[in-house]
Amino acid sequence: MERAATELFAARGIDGVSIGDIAGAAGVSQGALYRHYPSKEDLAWSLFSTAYLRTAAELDDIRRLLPDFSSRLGAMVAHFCALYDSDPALFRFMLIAQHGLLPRIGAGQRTPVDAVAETIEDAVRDGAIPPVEPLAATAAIFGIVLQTALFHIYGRLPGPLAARGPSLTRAALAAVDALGQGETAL
Amino acid sequence: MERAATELFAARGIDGVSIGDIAGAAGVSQGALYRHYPSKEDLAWSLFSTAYLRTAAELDDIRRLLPDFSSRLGAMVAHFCALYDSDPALFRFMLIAQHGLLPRIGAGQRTPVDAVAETIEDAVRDGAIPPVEPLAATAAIFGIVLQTALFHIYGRLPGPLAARGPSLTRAALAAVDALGQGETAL
Amino acid sequence: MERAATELFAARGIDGVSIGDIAGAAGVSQGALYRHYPSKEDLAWSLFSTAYLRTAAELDDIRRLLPDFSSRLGAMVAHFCALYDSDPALFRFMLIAQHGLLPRIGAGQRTPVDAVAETIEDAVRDGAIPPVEPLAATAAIFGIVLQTALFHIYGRLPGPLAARGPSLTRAALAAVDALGQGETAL
Amino acid sequence: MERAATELFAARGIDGVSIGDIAGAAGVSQGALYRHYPSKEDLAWSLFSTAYLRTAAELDDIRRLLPDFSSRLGAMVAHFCALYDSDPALFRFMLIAQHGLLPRIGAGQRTPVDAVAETIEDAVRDGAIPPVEPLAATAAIFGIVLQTALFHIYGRLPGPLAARGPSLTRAALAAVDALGQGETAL
DNA sequence: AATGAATGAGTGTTCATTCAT
DNA sequence: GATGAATGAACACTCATTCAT
Repeated sequence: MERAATELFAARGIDGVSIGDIAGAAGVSQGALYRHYPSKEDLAWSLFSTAYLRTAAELDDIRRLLPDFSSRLGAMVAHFCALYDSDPALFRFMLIAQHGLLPRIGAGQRTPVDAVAETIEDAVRDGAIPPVEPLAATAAIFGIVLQTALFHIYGRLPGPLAARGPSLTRAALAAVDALGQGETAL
Repeated sequence: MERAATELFAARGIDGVSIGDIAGAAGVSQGALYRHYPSKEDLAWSLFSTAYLRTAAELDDIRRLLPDFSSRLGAMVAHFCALYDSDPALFRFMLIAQHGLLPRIGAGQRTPVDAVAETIEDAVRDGAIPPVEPLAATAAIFGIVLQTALFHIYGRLPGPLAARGPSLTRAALAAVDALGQGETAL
Repeated sequence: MERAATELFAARGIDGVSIGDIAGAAGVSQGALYRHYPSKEDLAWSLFSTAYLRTAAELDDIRRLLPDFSSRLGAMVAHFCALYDSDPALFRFMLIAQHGLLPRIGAGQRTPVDAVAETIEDAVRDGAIPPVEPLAATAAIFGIVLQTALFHIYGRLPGPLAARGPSLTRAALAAVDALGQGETAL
Repeated sequence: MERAATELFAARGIDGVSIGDIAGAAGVSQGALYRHYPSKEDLAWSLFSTAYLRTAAELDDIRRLLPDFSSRLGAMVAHFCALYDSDPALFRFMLIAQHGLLPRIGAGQRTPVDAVAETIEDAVRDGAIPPVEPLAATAAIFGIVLQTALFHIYGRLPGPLAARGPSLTRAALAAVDALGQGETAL
């Protein structure tokens, strides 16, 4: 059921999918869906927030377990690539759903953005990278990875994303470094 | 009317806005909308494709008018920043609408992606940057710029985006370079 | 279970209460309700007709046991007051449910209306009251008592209804008498 | 449309009637109903409160225009009889709907109960009737009239209700008087 | 050209009822 | 006997679209 919903949402957007579509694809009745989720909106929110918050926790694990910035960044980028390769539908759903659902993430919740931004702060503090606005660097990192995934979704880039992990990591490192170069100049 | 539609679409998504909402915000009757656009979908498509194709033409202009890669890239990044600053609603609408409407762009149409990708190809051919998969580099560039805009939309980054133009350009250059470093290693 | 159903029906009307509400309030499963009543409608009907027919029997008892009209009427009014005071929810349920369920009372069934109407006929025959249309007098008696109960339900009248028994009896007697005065004039 | 809704509500209760039923009976589409009333509940409430508040105003007119208690009471009773005879469906709807909708009447709104209760207060003040709890007397008056109407609805009383106006007025007067006799005894 | 009332298909949701466990 | 998951037929309501005026 969650699988059917994720794939339909990824393909046609949340509003483009009816409860009947999901029920049909999952092979259950419409009413049965309401035993598990009190509304369609709750279903979408549950799918989104579960994956979003789990990803945040996994990035935090990486930050906790690995010692230096470049290994952390490499592991984080590789993690996103693996997520994409293992479940492109979920990944696409996340990219689509964020526009409507991100604002609903509570202020106190820990997000992937927090995990990466704090990893940047660590690196600046340790001198691994020049001083940089953490969220600006975070945006660059996310942008490089997610836009590459998006190009893959649209068929503009071939092959598994994991194969691109090392080069994406290098690009992210270089971008963050370059952002820092500018900031020092100030 | 186009203004009202753009802002509502940007705020609530295409499916989250009814014809009545747009008519009300534009101060016209619902029926009047159908004199200009045969359907809601056509209205959204018209707004999207107009801006999308115009942006492609503007990027092509930059490529035609400027001689070398780094000035071209700087102008392109600055152009996106200016687009965002001058009309954040339209920018947000583009980011949202692409998931549903991009596939409708005909194969023969010229897109911003084409313009940037060919600018990359030029640079590789001229030796300005190491050999790199053009679409991979394009993804990195778009990612850095668009994700930064997205962070700005969500209130995570302050100030006009134009002020970030130079640093985004540096980051994009560095990222593209780094992608190339990897590719040479192959 | 009957208790839970009665109170919910009284508070929100039969259609305003779901089987799930009743099951939840009674602390049993929904399915368990169907072991006792074949349908929600049967449950409501059972609650209603049981109380309705029992009241008819009790009024018949009063008529059988007491000798004269004024003592019978006093006892009947007092009986309604006691019913109300002892179980306002059931009383309210009866008032609400009659609109939908009264027509289902079979023609042969003995109702509270029959009991009071025949008491009126007795009184006319005995000369205790002037000739009067029995059902018109019955309507007046029921109206005085039930509307007073309704005002109590809506919080417009304080105190136990039983305290009002004597005055309601006097009012009912006077009303019946007055109806008869008119009829004689014919 | 209002006619169709009133008659269906009177016959089957508000919850027993679907929007489709009303639309079908009125010969319009379901959607068209929503141009006039924002919800089914609003439709029912509008029908109820309009008639309820108009009746209150008409009773207030009677109180204002007629000088003494017995003429006022006679006119009020006759007014109810005329209402019933002219539109039994509306009358029945009012009797049914009050259980769910009366609590929604705002505390500041003027109701038929207010009009009658103040007429009673006038009469007590003028010495036209013995001292009596105004709302208790009001309950008796409403009960006599409304229950008679109800018996008529159920087919237990024949003829137009207007023909019963004088006898109902006598009964109401006598009941109020009798209630007062009791109160003096206190 | 513009209006706004009307349409009717479609949506999310509820709920009485059934039935395998 | 009791449970609670599942069903499927409603239901209230929305909305893109049409069209007479």
